[in-house]
Amino acid sequence: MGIKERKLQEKSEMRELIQKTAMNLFLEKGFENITIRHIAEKIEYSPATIYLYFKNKDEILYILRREGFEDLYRRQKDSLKLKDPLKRLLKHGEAYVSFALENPQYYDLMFMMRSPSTRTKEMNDMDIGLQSYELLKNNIKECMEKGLFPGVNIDVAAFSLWSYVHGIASLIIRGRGIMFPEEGINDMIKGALNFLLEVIPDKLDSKKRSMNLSS
Amino acid sequence: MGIKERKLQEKSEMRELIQKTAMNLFLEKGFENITIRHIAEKIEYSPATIYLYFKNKDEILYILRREGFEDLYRRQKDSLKLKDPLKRLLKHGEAYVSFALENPQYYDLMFMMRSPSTRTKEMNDMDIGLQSYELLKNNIKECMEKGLFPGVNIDVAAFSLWSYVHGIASLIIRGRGIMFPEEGINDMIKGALNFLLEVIPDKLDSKKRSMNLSS
DNA sequence: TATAATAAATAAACAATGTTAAGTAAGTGA
DNA sequence: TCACTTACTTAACATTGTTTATTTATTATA
Repeated sequence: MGIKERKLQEKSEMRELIQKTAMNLFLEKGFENITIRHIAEKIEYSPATIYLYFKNKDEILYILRREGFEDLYRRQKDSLKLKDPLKRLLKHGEAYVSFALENPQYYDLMFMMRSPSTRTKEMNDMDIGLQSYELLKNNIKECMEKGLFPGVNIDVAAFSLWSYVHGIASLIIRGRGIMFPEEGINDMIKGALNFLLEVIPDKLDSKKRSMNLSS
Repeated sequence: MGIKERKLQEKSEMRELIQKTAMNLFLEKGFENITIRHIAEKIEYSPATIYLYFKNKDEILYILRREGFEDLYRRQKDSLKLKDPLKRLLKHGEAYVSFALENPQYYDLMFMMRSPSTRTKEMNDMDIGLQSYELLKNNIKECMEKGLFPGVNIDVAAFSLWSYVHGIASLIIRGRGIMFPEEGINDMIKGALNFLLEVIPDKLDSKKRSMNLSS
């Protein structure tokens, strides 16, 4: 039965088309300005058609969010290449922030937007976000094994560091970076990431201060 | 002409009634679930009446946001009572986070929500948010005068610390605190605020580690 | 006090939104 | 050819923010 398969293929192609079109429109005009009718118009189908492929608007958001989580995870895995745990941790943070700033709409969707009502979907989100979190925890653990963050609970450390990079990213995405006229945004970010580093006690070697943060 | 004044009084009373009712509904059901018609129904006027007192829905949000900024500033000024600059800075952060967590809807409105289209209003926001930011900068400056944060640009330091507390607050408000089963949220927050402290090099006295963070 | 002018409130409509139910057209299997 | 399933659309629904025209109440003037 090759027909059944072709039908399935077409079905998933259509889903992808809708998804991709939706994201392009979102990136272009921002989420709240895009309606089901806009998407429908763009792909030249009727609005109702979209509901044959997605339960509702939230499901489209959910799919895109998942995509974002996957992309973020991919980037963060790059940090694993570095052997020095502190450098790796820094790279991890850099990857996080640069993902956020290069894909502000995705980041918004993933971490800033109030999630829509549905609860079952939420849970899945958590699961996929969790692998990024585990990566972070592993990085931290290795730092601890080298004597960094003495006496700190690992979950506290993870949450703290996550808070830090999330704070940087989300403030800038919401335009709060304007508060600083003197410095460019990029310098501010580099400075902020370095700030924590500057402030970390000299438990390891002391090359830190000269470490370069360019992504 | 006592009548003119009474009219004005009535007008502003009505504005306040709408404002207060709106906020109560928001606190109760969340922003996105409250409509102009809901507010109108609650105060037993027609929806159109609200437009005699507010330009549009965004203006109501704007007023509430301003209220929030004022409240936050008030709380943060409390930190000025402390003489030790590091303790004061910590208190400042505590005030910020506890404001956020005790008034998550306000905090959302002020720092997390994507701002509505209007631009002129935005600017005013900035002005009022700016005084909180200046307070932070002053605290940091005094810390620096005592040798803390050596070699760090003051704006970078301010942005970094702000990012940190904002990250903590906004992650928790968006329910990302669930990631940690072992610890209670409150312990996590205290831990996070302490984290930075633990990590700050011993440039000042060394009472830090035993410092209590209870608000 | 009667009437004109002003202010306050409303009813009714508008266009846009997400979503659904009923209907149509096309493709698939016998 | 004829039933049946699939893909799609049309048209409607209720709800949203907002505006226009109209009515009701209040104040000022004669």
